[in-house]
Amino acid sequence: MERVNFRSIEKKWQKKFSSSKLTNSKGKKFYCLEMFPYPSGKIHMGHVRNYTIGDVIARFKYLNGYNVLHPMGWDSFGLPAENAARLNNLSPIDWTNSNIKTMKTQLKLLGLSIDWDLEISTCDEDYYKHQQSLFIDFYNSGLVSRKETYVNWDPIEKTVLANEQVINGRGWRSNAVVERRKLSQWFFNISQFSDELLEDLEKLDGWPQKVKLMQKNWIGKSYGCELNFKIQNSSDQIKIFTTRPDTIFGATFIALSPDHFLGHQFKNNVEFIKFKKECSKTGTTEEALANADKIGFKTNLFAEHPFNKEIKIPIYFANFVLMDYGNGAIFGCPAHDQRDFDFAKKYKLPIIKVVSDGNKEHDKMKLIEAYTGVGKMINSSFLNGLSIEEAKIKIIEKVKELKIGGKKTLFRLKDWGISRQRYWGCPIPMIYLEDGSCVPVDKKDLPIKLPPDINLNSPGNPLDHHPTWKNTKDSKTGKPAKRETDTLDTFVDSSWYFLRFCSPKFKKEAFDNEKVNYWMPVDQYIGGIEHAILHLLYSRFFMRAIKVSNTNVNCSEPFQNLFTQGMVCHETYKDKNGNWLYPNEIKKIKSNSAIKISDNSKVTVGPIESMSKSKKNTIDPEEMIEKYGADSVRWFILSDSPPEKDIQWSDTGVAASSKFLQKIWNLNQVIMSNKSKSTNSADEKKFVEKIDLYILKITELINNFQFNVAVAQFYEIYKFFNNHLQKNIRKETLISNIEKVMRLMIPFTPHLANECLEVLNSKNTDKWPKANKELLNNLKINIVVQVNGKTRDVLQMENNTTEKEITKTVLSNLKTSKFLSDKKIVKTIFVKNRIINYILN
RNA sequence: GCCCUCGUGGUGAAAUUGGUAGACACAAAGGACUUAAAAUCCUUGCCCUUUUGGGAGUGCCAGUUCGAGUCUGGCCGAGGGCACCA
Repeated sequence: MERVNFRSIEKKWQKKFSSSKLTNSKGKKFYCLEMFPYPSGKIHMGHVRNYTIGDVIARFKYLNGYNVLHPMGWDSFGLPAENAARLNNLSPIDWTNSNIKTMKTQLKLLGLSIDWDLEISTCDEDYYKHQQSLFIDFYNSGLVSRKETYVNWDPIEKTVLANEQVINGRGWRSNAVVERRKLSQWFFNISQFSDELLEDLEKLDGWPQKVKLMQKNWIGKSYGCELNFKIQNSSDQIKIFTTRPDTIFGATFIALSPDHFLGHQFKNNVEFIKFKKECSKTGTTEEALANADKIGFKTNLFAEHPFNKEIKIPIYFANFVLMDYGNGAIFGCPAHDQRDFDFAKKYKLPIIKVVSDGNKEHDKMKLIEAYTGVGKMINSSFLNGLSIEEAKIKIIEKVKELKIGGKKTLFRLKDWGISRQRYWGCPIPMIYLEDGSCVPVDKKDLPIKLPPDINLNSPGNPLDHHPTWKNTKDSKTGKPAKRETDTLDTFVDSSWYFLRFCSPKFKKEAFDNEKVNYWMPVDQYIGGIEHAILHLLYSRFFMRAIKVSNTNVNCSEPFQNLFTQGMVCHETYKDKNGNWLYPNEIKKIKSNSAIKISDNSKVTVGPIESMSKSKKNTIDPEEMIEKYGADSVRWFILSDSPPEKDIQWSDTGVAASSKFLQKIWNLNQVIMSNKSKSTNSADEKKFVEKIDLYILKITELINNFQFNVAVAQFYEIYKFFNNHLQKNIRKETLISNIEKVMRLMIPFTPHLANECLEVLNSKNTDKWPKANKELLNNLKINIVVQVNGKTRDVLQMENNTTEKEITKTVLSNLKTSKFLSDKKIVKTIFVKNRIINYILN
């Protein structure tokens, strides 16, 4: 039999795919989008998985009559281009574009149904011009602000570092100790939408619960009480926020953030300056903060207890109080908050219990840690005896009466800092005038282009160092002005690309409203879980921000359905010197031992981890496609593991996939060369019914993203066909049914399926097969027969067989009757078309 | 520390959503074909029984139910998110 040459049929079909679109002009729209890649150089298995899943959905929807939008583009601004440029003495744009070229060719090898006419790249002027325009719209709508904020400052590179660039408190490249430094930065006022972003999560039925929960926690809404403490012998007040106002009588100190305005009073105090310096040494990373020791600075100030003027509360500055949450001030109740407890221990402050767990003995004992559980109030004046919840309500009432505060809702979500001191990003379209004011660039002057001649080798902000770039003129007055030299965070680029895809060539504006209103929201978005919070939240913000200035846009949630796929993993290998080895440098001996090919030395087989360049446990998709064909790679990556879970790459697995696809090809050949047989209509009817069942099942499985189970159905179908080749089934019937099966395979293995369909002379290569549902109503049904809950037999019965008839059969059947004879049936449980259960004593 | 998710053969997993546990695949062992190998195909997979068959069994312990992988409570373990957020 002729073996199929996957490589040659794939080439043939890829040519056709590249010019065909998934357009059904009469169909309902379906926007299928996968997270677009960063053009890092070559595609990796993670891309293969992401885009294969997307392709299955896009093709499946198209075959079912939908009008499908399936675009692809490049998230092409970002730091790696600058680093690569610096290392290889290239320009970032050349490096980026050459990577795009390579990766595009590679993606095409996968046989994806992408409409490349819609391709966009965020580093193109055609793209970032519109981004600058959107920025100006946001600015004019009051959604942009300029604020001072703390950043990770690398004193050698003279630049701001992202949190992930700070390793153990040091700059990742310079190795300098990173400082906390205050810098004026641009912000998108995402916190204006905190409540909306939180509440609308509930409408997102098509999102994984996990992602919604992560966003919810990130937004972090909390209810509490704001209240003012009067400072003794001063007109100043301290406004604090607390979620535990009930513990007010346990307050033994007040702690202020080192950046609190009261600090001005101590600006000449040597000890305070020293303390502040100590605090600024800790970076801004979560890790650094969490591991930091609690330190404080005791002032000579005291606050009055709001409910008992006799009580004087000492005021401290403390490093664990954050300036950008609440008001940068807290009252410390050491007995019922662990941080306050730690602080009180260190500075020997009193610890007063105000919540009792109900055990009188405990009330007298010294605490060894803060008690944060439930209980009744004690030592709390008018609150005594109340529960925590009752006490909270009462205190808030009192605070309102005294006009010193009230109920308050707070969000953890902070505004989105978008300034980056980088070259390879979208320039922020703002200019500084001679009078010191800052205004947006006139829209007709857009795009503000990046200068091609840039020196990336000196530290600091490259655009700022450019000899001429920042010099410009105010278009209104003609007076000289200076450009903003910061560029935008690359998360901005990916916060609206899905809108651009609706009209990627539209010149006038960022997008054509009509097109956006037709295609948006994205019906299925597919990508990695690592973007669960930031990218998705920012995109949700963008959609809302756009609606503020563009009232013609209807959509406010960009992604109707979200699917987050798992990672691709592989074993790791180390040689005898502890160096990582690539899988193709080793030879497996057994499942847990291997040798290095070059010198036969022993290799340590390590744990299975997600593929990463640093651990060298990567498999090159192009090599795999070369060896096994794209369909085999696609087939393998969809088999075995559910798509939301991590998958383990295995050589034997992909080889087996390839063999199976070869068998499918062979099956088609055998059927075509089959000799027609006389029919047995009963056999044939059963055969067709079974195929119809498979059509229904596979359809449902794809709708549920259970691709691994769908793949298993095809293995069964293959066996099923093989078993029926020798039976009395006409050749036409075999052909018409294998044709249906090949149509079912199009989304999974588009090249092979189309090739087979061509051989079968199919006229329906753009339609999903239909199952005859009426036939299925007459199918025989498996009835499980149980005695005392134990399965004793499975009967094949007609649809809707009655309990009486089944019992008759059961009693006449030796296999089951032996369990029932001479015994009294106490009770019978009967579920139609499912089960019958006889209960004996 | 707080929050969430998940524990099923040697492995990846499936299970009509409370109704035949282990579909399908990988790996392993045995066999068929072959002079041989490769390729291909078949069988097996816990315990008792020669077979027919019977029994146990979805991390552990209890509960609800005619019936629990699935529901409830507790424990143990793994993974993830957040984290001086007051």
